[in-house]
Amino acid sequence: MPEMPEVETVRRTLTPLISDKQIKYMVLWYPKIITGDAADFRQRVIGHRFEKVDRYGKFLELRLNDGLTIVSHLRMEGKYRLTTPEAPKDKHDHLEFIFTDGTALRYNDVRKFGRMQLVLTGTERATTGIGKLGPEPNSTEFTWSYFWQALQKKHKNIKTALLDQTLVCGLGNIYVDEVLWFSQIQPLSPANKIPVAAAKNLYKWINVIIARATQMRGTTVHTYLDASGHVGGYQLMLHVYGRAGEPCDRCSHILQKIKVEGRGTTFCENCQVKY
DNA sequence: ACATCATCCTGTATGC
DNA sequence: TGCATACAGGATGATG
Repeated sequence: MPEMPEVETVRRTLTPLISDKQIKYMVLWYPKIITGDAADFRQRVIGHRFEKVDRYGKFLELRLNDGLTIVSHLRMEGKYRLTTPEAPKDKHDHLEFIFTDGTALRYNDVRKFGRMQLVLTGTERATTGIGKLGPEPNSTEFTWSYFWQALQKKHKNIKTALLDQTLVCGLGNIYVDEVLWFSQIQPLSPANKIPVAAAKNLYKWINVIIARATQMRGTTVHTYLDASGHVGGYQLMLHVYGRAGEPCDRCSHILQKIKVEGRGTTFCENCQVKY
């Protein structure tokens, strides 16, 4: 499932594949991928050129000329790949931009959870889910004092709080479990009960793990591939996610798996402290 | 204003 | 073996 390191890797690999390419036509096999009027989306993007790709949190912003932006969220399994219009359609190909140079960009999504929305560049925060996002890890807005004060307002457990994209954005189920393991904080600890020293540690690991995973081009646990078709590398460095029943890398206690508000959560009950 | 919950999907894994 | 059910999960809109 793409989280911020994976989406950033997609951004980097997608950019050279589509930059300066002009959309000649668009094929939409599964219209529900589009938020809003799908026919209007298609009519408005034809003739435009991709300029670059930006990202905020887990949202991609595909910039077209003349002030248009396609905001794209991959959710669980969305993928882009460059192909040709003649290539046979995969069962899960849902949309295709056909370029004037004879290539085509396809969007493939097994679970059909991903969404695309066409907006005027600069209005993303007012018109899409980007508007609700908190600061990104490693950004100038994500300061220690912001994080500490935000934690004091959260009465729910820290696992749920970190998945809530309004506190800090970009972390999903994998990285939240990893960050909590490094921080030695038990996932059910109430966010506002975490002592200042432990919270400071947590703040550090959020930044470090997201940076490390980005450097490793993300994590491939099920089906994630970047836009050039490559797997990530961070799955080799996972300590808890997907490792329930195995011994903890720090204390050898067998890792536990529980459900926290519907999300599978793996942790070490021995060395992660419940506050 | 806040928190919680169902919903969207389909492939894979498990149970009987 | 085959069928049914559970599970995976991010964001969103509905409900409390």
